[in-house]
Amino acid sequence: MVSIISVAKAAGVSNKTVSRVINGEPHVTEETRERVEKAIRDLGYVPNMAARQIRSSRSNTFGIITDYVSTTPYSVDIVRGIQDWANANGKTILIANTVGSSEREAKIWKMFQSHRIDGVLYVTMYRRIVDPAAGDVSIPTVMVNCRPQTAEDWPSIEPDDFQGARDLTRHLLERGHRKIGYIRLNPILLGAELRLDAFRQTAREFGLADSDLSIRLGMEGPVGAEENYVFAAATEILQQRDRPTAIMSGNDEMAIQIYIAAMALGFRIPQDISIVGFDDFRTVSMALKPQLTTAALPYYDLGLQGAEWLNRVVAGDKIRPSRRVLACKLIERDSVCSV
Amino acid sequence: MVSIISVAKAAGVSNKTVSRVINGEPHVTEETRERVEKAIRDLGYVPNMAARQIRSSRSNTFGIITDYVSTTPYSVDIVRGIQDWANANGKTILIANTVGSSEREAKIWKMFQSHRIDGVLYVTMYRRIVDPAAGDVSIPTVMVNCRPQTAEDWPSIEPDDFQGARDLTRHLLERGHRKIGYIRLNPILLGAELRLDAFRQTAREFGLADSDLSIRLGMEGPVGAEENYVFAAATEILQQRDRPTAIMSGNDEMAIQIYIAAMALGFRIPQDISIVGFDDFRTVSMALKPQLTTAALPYYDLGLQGAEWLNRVVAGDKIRPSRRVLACKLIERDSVCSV
DNA sequence: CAGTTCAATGACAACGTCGACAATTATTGT
DNA sequence: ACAATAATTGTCGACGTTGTCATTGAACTG
Repeated sequence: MVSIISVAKAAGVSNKTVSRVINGEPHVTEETRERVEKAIRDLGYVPNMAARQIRSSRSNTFGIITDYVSTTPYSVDIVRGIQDWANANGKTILIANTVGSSEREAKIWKMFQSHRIDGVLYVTMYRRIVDPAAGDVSIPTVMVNCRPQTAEDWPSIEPDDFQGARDLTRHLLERGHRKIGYIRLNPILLGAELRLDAFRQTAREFGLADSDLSIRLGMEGPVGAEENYVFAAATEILQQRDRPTAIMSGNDEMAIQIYIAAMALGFRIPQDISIVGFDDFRTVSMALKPQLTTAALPYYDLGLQGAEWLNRVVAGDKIRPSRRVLACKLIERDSVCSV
Repeated sequence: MVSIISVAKAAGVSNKTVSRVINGEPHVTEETRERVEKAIRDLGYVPNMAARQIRSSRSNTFGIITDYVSTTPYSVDIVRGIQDWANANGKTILIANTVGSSEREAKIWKMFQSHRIDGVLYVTMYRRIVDPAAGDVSIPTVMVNCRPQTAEDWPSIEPDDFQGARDLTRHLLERGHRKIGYIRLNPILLGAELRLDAFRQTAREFGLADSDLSIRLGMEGPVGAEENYVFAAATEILQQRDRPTAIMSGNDEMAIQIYIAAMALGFRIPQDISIVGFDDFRTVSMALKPQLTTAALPYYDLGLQGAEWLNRVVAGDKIRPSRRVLACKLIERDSVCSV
């Protein structure tokens, strides 16, 4: 393999001078620099990261540890955000999935250590309170889309489910809806409670009574093997005598079944029934007809800002661990109309 | 950082002996081995991959280079398959996305080289004929979900779109459907033509005339900004006097709109109209009601086998570049009935 | 013009690991 | 008991880089 030494020989300079050129250090004549650069090009030399790392004991690598994220369609955008940041800042990214196994997680931390990772982004697919097995290790860590048991442990960055659900609810209320159905997310997901709370609270603020709200459970059970009641729940809600004029869905995916339930009963969307989702999982929200009004989870920015934050922590910025929250933007499409 | 030397000191042996223990080499007394292992545990020593790599000039790392894969919900399973294989075989994975930019792609190859990657898995999101800018580099490469311009360049592994579409068509024909609609995938995708050809050919084999087939374009235009005609096409097909009893969808996502179009016209699925998808994109195929019968793209296995194959190439197995094809399994759910 | 400063370059060591080989000790055969 | 053999352990150098310090020579100061 062509090394810095071969380049030095070819350019007739010392290896240190080549090193200076590569790293853009000063104290190199323009003429020497050009000679070296030519040699680099001619030989196709590319610096060896491993050697660099060993010398500087900095790997310039971040690790992403996830439960299912990169294996799941939903939140790949988090990973994309991280990758984009890393790419723009000359960092390398190592990704590994625990698949929920803590044995596997321990192995991953070992692997990260053996690569002398500078920092870790701990990402979960479903927003949750987690307790990374990182205990025994002290690699700087930022939690993305989840939150540590005790707020002091690590910095965390999450979507603002509450605000998203509030905005969505307001959106409906401001358009005159006074009877609203709500089909709940699987309660084991942290976002589920937040979204429901926001819905309830906002409805109350607008003077709605509890009896104006038809709240039903849409799913429950362990992730990946949940019971699905969405279709039945939507059908039931829509058949009530004094039926709601709008239904909020726990997420976009569940909205598919609400659409189908509504249509099976002969309702037109949105004329007869308005529907809103959550997540802006575009494969669904844009494939539905009419396209779904929803709140966009800021996944990409979660990743981007998480990486940036981690970088600051790694660089030694003494930021005390804190929770940061990113807004969910309301995406107005065609599934809501005024009454 | 704790190195092999600190361990050696702690255990009262030479660093070479520690190295032997770490790598499970013979010629170490059981007693010494234990002493060393204790020291390793006490000090929390983890071998330094970078050092290992410069010593052995083998990085044990594979690179994944993709267009949009890891940024897109569809084919993350490919990545998961690769990761699982890598994990089981002690390899490290580096992922990078070109996002379609060839400038970016060039940078990625450089990055891979600087990490002294052993081999590259070239993965595309949409099956296509590609021509990696790898030309100037000679890193062993296996193409996954795509195919090189000239078959001799690199080995490739792809899903068998033709077989999948054939099986799906047969499934309908065997259930007595004699008038079938087909809503086409965006023609810029390689799979589009294969699937359509299989549909046409199989229908002909069963004695159907061209007039029994209602073939419509569902989407066209550049990926990410395509025109969507699915709903209109489905509506039109279903309003024909002698309408089809079944519709094949270019993929699962498009099937959403077919469902909605059918329901809007008052058809029940599958009693009045059978529908099949393609891909088995479970977020959609299982969320639909009734659940969608479809053909599963073997993404996970594509990744797994691609990685395994690459490993053999890297190890020096003189396999001449060839195309390998993996079957798409028919997934029978509830959206089809006999007529 | 002597003395000082500074830019350009190089020599060398060290990072952590492991392969080649040497040295030491234990075991075996006669 | 003594050489021959085998098992165990150690020494040293090299991988590719860059940090530290040294050297050279030219430009500047007064």
